[in-house]
Amino acid sequence: MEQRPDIVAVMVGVAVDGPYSYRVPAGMAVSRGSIVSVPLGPRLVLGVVWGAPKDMVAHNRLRDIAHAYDVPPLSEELLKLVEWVARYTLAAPGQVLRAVLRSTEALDAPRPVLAFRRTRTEPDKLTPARLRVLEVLMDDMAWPKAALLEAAGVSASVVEGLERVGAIERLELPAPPIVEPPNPEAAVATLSVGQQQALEQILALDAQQFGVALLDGVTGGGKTEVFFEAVADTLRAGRQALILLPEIALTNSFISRFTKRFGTRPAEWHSDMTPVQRAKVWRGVLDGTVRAVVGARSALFLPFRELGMLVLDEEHDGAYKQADGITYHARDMAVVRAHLSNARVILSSATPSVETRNNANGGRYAHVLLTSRYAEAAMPNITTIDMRIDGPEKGSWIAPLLAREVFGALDRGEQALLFLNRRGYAPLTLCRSCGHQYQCPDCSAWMVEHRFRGVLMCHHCGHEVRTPTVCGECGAADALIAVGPGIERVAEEAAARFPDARRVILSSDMGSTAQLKERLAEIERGEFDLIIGTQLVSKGHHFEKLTVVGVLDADLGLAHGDPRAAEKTFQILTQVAGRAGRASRNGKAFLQTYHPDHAVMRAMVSGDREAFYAHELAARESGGLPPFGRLAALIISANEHDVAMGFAKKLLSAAPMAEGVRLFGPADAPIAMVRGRYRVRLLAQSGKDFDLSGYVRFWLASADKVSGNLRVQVDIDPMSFM
DNA sequence: AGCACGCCGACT
DNA sequence: GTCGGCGTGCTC
Repeated sequence: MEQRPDIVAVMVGVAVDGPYSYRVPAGMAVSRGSIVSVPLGPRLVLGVVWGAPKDMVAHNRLRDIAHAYDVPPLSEELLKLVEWVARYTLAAPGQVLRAVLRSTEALDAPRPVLAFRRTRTEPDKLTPARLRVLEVLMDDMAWPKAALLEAAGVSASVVEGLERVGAIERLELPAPPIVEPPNPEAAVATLSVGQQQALEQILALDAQQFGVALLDGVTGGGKTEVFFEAVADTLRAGRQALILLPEIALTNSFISRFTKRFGTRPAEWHSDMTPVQRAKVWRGVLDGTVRAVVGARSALFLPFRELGMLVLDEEHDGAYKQADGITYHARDMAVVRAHLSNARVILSSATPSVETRNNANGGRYAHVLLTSRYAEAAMPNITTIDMRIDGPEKGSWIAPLLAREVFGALDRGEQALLFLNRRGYAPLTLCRSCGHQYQCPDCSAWMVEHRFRGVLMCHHCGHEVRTPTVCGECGAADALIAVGPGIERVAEEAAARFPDARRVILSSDMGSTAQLKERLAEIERGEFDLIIGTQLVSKGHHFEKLTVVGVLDADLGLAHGDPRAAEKTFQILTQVAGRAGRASRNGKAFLQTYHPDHAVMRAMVSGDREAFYAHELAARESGGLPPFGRLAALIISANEHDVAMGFAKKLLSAAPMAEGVRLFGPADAPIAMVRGRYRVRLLAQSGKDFDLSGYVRFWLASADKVSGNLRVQVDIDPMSFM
């Protein structure tokens, strides 16, 4: 009797609603989690066997699974994570799956290494080159071909000749692992009393259970040593560890610290890697040969099968929010993954996010305070400069008091930093004659002058024009003026005021990653006296001689009507100010502000960060904002403003009624047009215990279908309102 | 995500 | 008259 072929549901790596059904051909064995390739329309796509088919599909439409890869199946927890992220972010599960199945190279058997070994046969003819090869092979070991050629100093033909006469034989060695396993005992750190106490609090979390610790302590206070020991504990327990960094490209020093601690380089995962490196790491993570990964947020979707520890360094950092493709926050998804894996999480920061602080306050996360005897010395003395009274003269951006302090530092042979978080020379160019303002043709944003490169540039779409010499509107010559400062303009003023200082300007658009790394290293070596930089200089670098920091526009982050504006400003000001006064010198930081009475500025000056968190948490609670409520943003975009606005209004009127849900909008987004598309926003706010994702999904399903060039993007937990 | 199908503008 | 633009819809 003929047996009915097995039918399974396969999640394909394509943005479709759910899994499709496929036949399992005779002789093929698959189970939930198996990675397969299936025919979809005219081509083959990667997919994962999801389980039993849910719906009935007409038999004549079913197709066979084309190929089942010979790799371990994805773990149950990873499949659950894909479903969870899809449900939460409103992305198609297949689209989330694509974040897991990033390359096909990783799925084919790793290429064995061709090697050679001596035989007992002696060659009848011995040349000097042949002799060198045989000498290398005297140890009777199998030598990989490349290493053999190198050691003997011969070309491939010599080796091939020896093989032909039977003096050596070829064999295939298994591909070597991408990295050696980290050794938790390689260089166990000697911890300070405070660090030891912090570690003990973290290790009090059950190693086989879900648990989260907030590791809270000043930058440079020794958090890294603590979480390395926690990672070692996880490795000893035979489980894998993942350390996420917000921006891995510039963090050489972290890799070398890991290497020192664990005796070998960690496997890395970030966008700068070659596809082959990526494939090896992916494969190693899946088959368990890779035990620890240091990576960017996308490493969260690596196919760990024994994940026991996730560390998020600088957990408050905005880089953890992904906005292209699927919109997710790596911190929140890390906690979800850890929950599914019964793993521990360490969230590490000197300025924890308000969400995380709230979880720690409520006891859901262990609050591990790392106090050190350096802690007091680590934060500089902070002063505000009231721009309304003591601001700089017209046409200048550095206040007199700040200039005096910079001189002081230079005189003492110390370093000073001028910080402005704005790239380019000037944010606005206008014509004095006719009032014309240079705007991006495709975005509702000003063109930012980059004098160094001689262009006006839109920071939203990258559009560039050569800096004009006559007004494009009225034709007036010598009438264009630059309005407001960017970092290049500050550098110009610094050059005029501090001509004898060795100056360096640092901004993300001022060179390749390698060049920027080199600049940072030069600063660390003390080769510059005056650093003029954007956000780039605020992260993770130790400038020992730096004692004076000037923030030229401390209010910059407060400008937008953004629920996280105060928090983000507090975090960046703390980070930048913290650059001053390491290594027991008396550091000073100056904040140029128009709002010296703002809660953020007051907390900075008093050094009372608890006051800031208390104030911010109270404000969020009274507004029903995260973490006391939920937000979801709907961004409706179209080629014409009226189309986007019209659809948004229809969408709003079609919104289902639900207890406790408040809707706002539609309103033009702060940057109303980007890349020629008009953007209109709707905002949904709900209580904390309400399934806002589910509500928005139901809402969109019951509303009119989007057609034409209309697009609706959903951003759950939006971080900014841009 | 691709890829084909289909309906309107400017070319050999 | 056709080539080709990209909007629309489908893929087990």
